[in-house]
Formats: sequence, structure tokens, C-alpha cells
Amino acid sequence: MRKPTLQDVAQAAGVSYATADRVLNARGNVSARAEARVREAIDRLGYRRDVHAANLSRRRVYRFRFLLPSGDHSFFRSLREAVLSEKVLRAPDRVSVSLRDVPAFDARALADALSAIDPGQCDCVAFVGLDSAAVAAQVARLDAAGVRVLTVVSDTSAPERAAYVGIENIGAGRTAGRLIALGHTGRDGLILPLIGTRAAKDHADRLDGVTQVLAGSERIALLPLAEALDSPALMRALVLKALADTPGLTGIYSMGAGNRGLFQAIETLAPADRPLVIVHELVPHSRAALESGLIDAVIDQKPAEEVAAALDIMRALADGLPVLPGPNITPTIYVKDNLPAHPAPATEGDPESERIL
Amino acid sequence: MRKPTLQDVAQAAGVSYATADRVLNARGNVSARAEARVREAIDRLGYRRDVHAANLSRRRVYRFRFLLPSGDHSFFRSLREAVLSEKVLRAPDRVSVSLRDVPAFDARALADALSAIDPGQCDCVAFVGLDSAAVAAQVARLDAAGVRVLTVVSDTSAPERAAYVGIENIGAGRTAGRLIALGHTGRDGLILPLIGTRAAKDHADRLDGVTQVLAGSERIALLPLAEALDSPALMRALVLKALADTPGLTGIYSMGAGNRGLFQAIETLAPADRPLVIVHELVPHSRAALESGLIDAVIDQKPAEEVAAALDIMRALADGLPVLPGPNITPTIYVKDNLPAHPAPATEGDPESERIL
DNA sequence: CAAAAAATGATTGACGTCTATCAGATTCGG
DNA sequence: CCGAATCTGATAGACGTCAATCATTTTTTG
Repeated sequence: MRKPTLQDVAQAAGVSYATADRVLNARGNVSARAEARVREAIDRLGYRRDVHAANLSRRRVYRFRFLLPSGDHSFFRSLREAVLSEKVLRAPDRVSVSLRDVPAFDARALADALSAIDPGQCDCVAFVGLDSAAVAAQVARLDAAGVRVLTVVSDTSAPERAAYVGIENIGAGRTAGRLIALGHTGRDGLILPLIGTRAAKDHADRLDGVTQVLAGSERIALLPLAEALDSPALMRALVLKALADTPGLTGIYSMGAGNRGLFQAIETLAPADRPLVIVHELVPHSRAALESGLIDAVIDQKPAEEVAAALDIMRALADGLPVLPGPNITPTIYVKDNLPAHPAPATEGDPESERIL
Repeated sequence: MRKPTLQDVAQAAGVSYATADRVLNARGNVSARAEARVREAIDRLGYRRDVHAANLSRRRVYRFRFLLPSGDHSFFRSLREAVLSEKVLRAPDRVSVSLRDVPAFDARALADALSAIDPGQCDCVAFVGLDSAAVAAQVARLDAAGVRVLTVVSDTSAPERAAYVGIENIGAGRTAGRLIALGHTGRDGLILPLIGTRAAKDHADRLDGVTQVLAGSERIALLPLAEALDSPALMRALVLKALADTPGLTGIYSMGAGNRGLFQAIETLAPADRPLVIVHELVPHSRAALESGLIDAVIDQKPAEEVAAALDIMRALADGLPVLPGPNITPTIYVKDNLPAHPAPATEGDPESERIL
């Protein structure tokens, strides 16, 4: 049995191809009777439009845009790399991806970048969520203009955003807490919680999570929260101070960035004395720290998967398919022994593979 | 700038469309000079064939087949479910997936199933690797006949298999070892290693891995290996016996299946007394055990991702693209707090989504 | 009941590629 | 240099859909 075509549907419904097409593409000027017969035939034959033929015919290109925080944060860098690699990967599928940098954590700049988007030139935008009235207004404008909007990594509360792709940070914090508890089986613990800033929702959620889990253990206590503002220097100083001031320190959980400073501080200790250390995001520095045994675990949100998932959703949104909005990436735990193979350095224009097909 | 078409290439090369086509599709009867000019034009314009238009024109359907172990093992069940869900997902992309059951761990039956494959009816087969001369012979036959072959979950040594998609089991065992070590920070340990069968390569590799890591710790010792043959009943008996015989038991690592028996045995203990427990594969039982706090971690190979990755590779193989063979799925660690949302029960023929588009 | 409006059918030329055919041109061996 | 072999160009009809046009039929309405 061949897959039915629209021609088959028309025939089965006893109407012309033109009428079937009018129904399928909602072009109007169709009697209720004819429409019903066509719909019935579609159901009966199990007709599904051939998306590739359709896109070919209408010369359709999916125009997707990412607005990503600029700056030298390794995590954002890996996000950007993931976008660029998906860009070339999906080009054959008529997906055109563009990437714009916006200043990090700057709601004003983000709103400006959103306002610069021409609805005629873009089908779908993804950005790292921030909450502000200006951002919310732009999300509403774009949605009304037919541009679907979604958030990645961090959500926004604008009700028009069609989806969020990212991890659930309370769960991520709980996961860290669970590992800390595991590392304190049968012994007492004193944990230093390091955060980037309380103001960032994702950081705050992680703190909530770890607190929830450790509250369940009477033998583990949390030291007062230290804010390192994602700065390696500050982080280093804070950790060195804590190590000096707190002899019984058994663990450190860093919820934000700037962990280079943390690693420097830990390096000053004898391996046997060093506390349990958990950080977020697998980036070159944290990977090296894990490989060398300086730290115990990295909780990662797999930016490459996140971008791929975002693009799948953007595609579905552009095609008008229903999309469930919830968080869908689960935080991954990396230890020294389950690290992914080193990613091959981006092979821009590899002459070998160019030639094939 | 529009994407160049083959027509553009022909024009740029100063030849007719027919000649450019002859070069692109290696139809022969082209002078070296003309071929060179066409290739140069392809490079210069950055021409890439429009795969969707091509597949439309040649009415191409990718015919892929999975041979999966039958039986009631939950892990194989989730593999099968993953295949079925990908099957409907990829149907619009001209990918036709078929699924055949073969008796588990039966090289003879596997070879028979492979021999039943008609090269004219199938572009690519994936199966769970087993080593036997008969299997190797069939792999060679299929490869020679133009059917690309790949292994999932467990590899085979047949040199013609084009790729392996699965985790690296030594690494998985090491990962478990690392978690066990983490759970024994500052205390001594005695660990019971449970295996399905020594004969299974993946199980044996996990044992190697955990042994490697724990050898590095003087405070943790491994009890003699117990073989549970993936049987819940046997598993239960073995664990109960070990618990009775070994007062100092602090951990259990189960490398195979049949963990239902393990959970039953653990349930008899007071929560405070129970050892650290790590098992493989996130299936309903292990998930429940994790959620209820009966066990500490599950190491999973993400069957859904594995199947998706396998299909991507099958597609690439069918299109003649180069594919790197190595293992590419990293084992994932699940604790109570980073479990994925419950998968929606397979929505076969959801009337809502049928209608869209 | 006639004129206007609405619905329908028939058809056409894209989209980019594949496959096939056929006539004409070029090259080659003897 | 002639016939044969090889190469080249031109063209046409698919694949399944889109978008548009135009003529015809049916229905509505005043």
C-alpha cells in the first residue's frame, strides 16, 4: 500500500483535487458538505501531508533566531557552539538559524534585541529568560505578530512564551544535595554553599533544592550562604577564607559560575584533606578538575541537547503542532568516569565530507 | 542569495544539466575534463544536493530494521517501546522502521533472523550484538549485499559492522565504583558484586570497571562475585544469604537484571541499616525503588536516546555519509531527584494531533 | 426567475531532483 | 578518414504539493 496522496483523498471524497486542497489549506469557499467529505476521507485513508514536498513547493525556509548572552562565561560559550553546530547540521532540512549576542543579565538590552526582530523575517525566537516588564511586552508583541517565542536555560513569566527548554533547577539542587548526603553516609558534615547571586532565579532554585534535601539529614549542616557573583577572584577568596575559618568543612557546593577560583583554592589542600566538591556545568575547567580528581561531581544541563530540543520544538511550533511547555531536560551527573568523549573541534568546511553526496 | 541548484552548477561549469547530473550521480560517460569542471563548480558554489527533493523524486523510503531480544526483561521492553515511538515519529521523514523479536542471548536464532533478511527489502539492520561465527558470517553477507549493519547496547566483533551505539560498559562500571567510593568517604566498606552472567560481555566489562576503581581504595573490599543469572528469585536468595552471612556489608552493586529480587531482599531491612545500593537500567521497578529511597542510584543507558542515535546513524549510513563507529552514549546516573518526568503512555492514533496539518 | 454570489472542477507552472531517451557532436582505433 | 565508441545536450515526465487562474455549475436572494 502506497502512502495516500491528496489526489487519493480527493478521489475518495468524490471531489476535485482543487477542493481537497482548499480544505486542507483552509482557503475558504468550500461548502460544509464538501469539507465534511474531505475530512472524512482524510481520516479514513490516514492521509498525512508530505511535509517535504510541501516545503519544496512553497520554497519554505524555517527562520529561527537565538538571542544568547555574550561574554566569556564558558557555559554560554558552549551554548553558542551548540547553536552553531546545529545550524550546519540542520541546513539541509531548510532550517536557517541565526544567532545574536545580547549582554548577559541585562533585561533592557534583551528587550531591545527582541524589539529589533522583524516578524516578517523570523518564525521563532529563543532566548535565555529574564523577567522584566519590557521583555514581557516584547514577548507579547512577537507572539501577536505570529512569531513564536520560547525560553531556554532560564524561563520567563511572560504567558505568551510557547515553551521552556531547560532543566528544573530545584531538582538540580536536590540532586546535588543527594550526592552530598551520599558522600556523608555515616559521618557528620558541614557544607559551604556558594551562589552567584541570590537575584538569579536558577541559582536561587538550586539553593532551595539543596536545602530541602539536606534538611532531611540531621548530621549535615549548611554554612551561611556565600555570594561569589560568578567572579573567580571573589570565589577564590571566599573559599580560602571558609577553609581557614572552618576546620570541620566537609563539602562545598557551588551553584553558579566562576569556579576557576574555587579550583585554585582547592588545589592548595592536600588531596586527603579536601572536601567533597560539587559544581555546575561541564566546561573545560570543571572537566579538567573532575579528571584530575580535584572535585567529585559536576551537574550539567547538557547545552547541546538543550539546543537540539529547542530546535525540534521551534520546528514543531512553526508547523503549528501542539507543544507541551514544561521543562524537559533532566540534570545530568558527571563523575570522573562517565564523561563524554571530547567533542571534536568544529570541523568547519571539512573537505572530505563536503564531497559526499 | 538563493541556495544553488544543480542547474546553477551546470551553468557555472558550462555544461548541460544532464552532464552535471551524470557527474553528481556517477552515471558514467563523462569526460575527465567535464567532470573536473563540474566538481569545481560544485565546490565553488557550495552546492549541496537537496536531499528532500531527491528523495521525493526517486520515491525513496529508508527501510530500517531492528532485531531485538524478546522476553519480559523490562530493559528490552523499553528498547522496543523506544523503537515503536521513533517509528511513528520518523514516518513523515520517509523512514520505515520494522521490529523483529529474536530470542534473547541466542546467537543461533540471531543468525537465523539475520539470514532471513532480504537485501532487496532492507537498507540497514540494527541488533543487539552477540559474538558467534554464524552471526559474523551473516553480518559479512549483509554488508556485501549492501545492507549496512550496526549493533546497539552490546557490540559484536564482526569487522563489517558499521557502527556501535551504546555505552562503554567499563566506564559504566567505573561510574558505579566512583559512586560507591563517594558513599564510603571516611569509612570502611564491604561490597557485594552481583552479576547476571560472566559470559555476557557487558556484564563482565562493568565488573572490570568497578574493580578498577575500588582497587584504588584501601578501605573498600569486594566480596566474591555472585551470579544471579538475571533471575529475581535467585537474586533474592543470594542477597538474603549475603546479608545474613556478612554483618559488615555496606554496599551492593548489581550489574545485571532481575533486580526485583534484590529490592525484595532490601525491603526486609530497617531503612537505617540498609547498604548502599546501585543497579543498572531505569525501568519501572528500579524507578520505584529509587523514588521510595530503597536504593541510591541507577545507572542507565537511556534506551530512547540510544534508539534515536541509532536511527540517525542508520540514516547517515543509508545516505552514504561517513560515520564514526565508537560508543557515543554516556551512562547516566539517576538519583531520586533527577528522574525524568514519567513518559506519557504511547498515544497511538491520538485523534487531536491527527487532524493538525 | 433572473442576477448575483458561492462553490467547484480543470488545469497550469512552479519547487529541485531523478531517470530515461534520443539526436548530435567529438574522439578514437584501425 | 571512416565507422564505432564515447561523450554531450536537450528534453520530457515523474515525485507530491502549492498557488493561482478561469470557466462552469450550483446555490442564494431579491
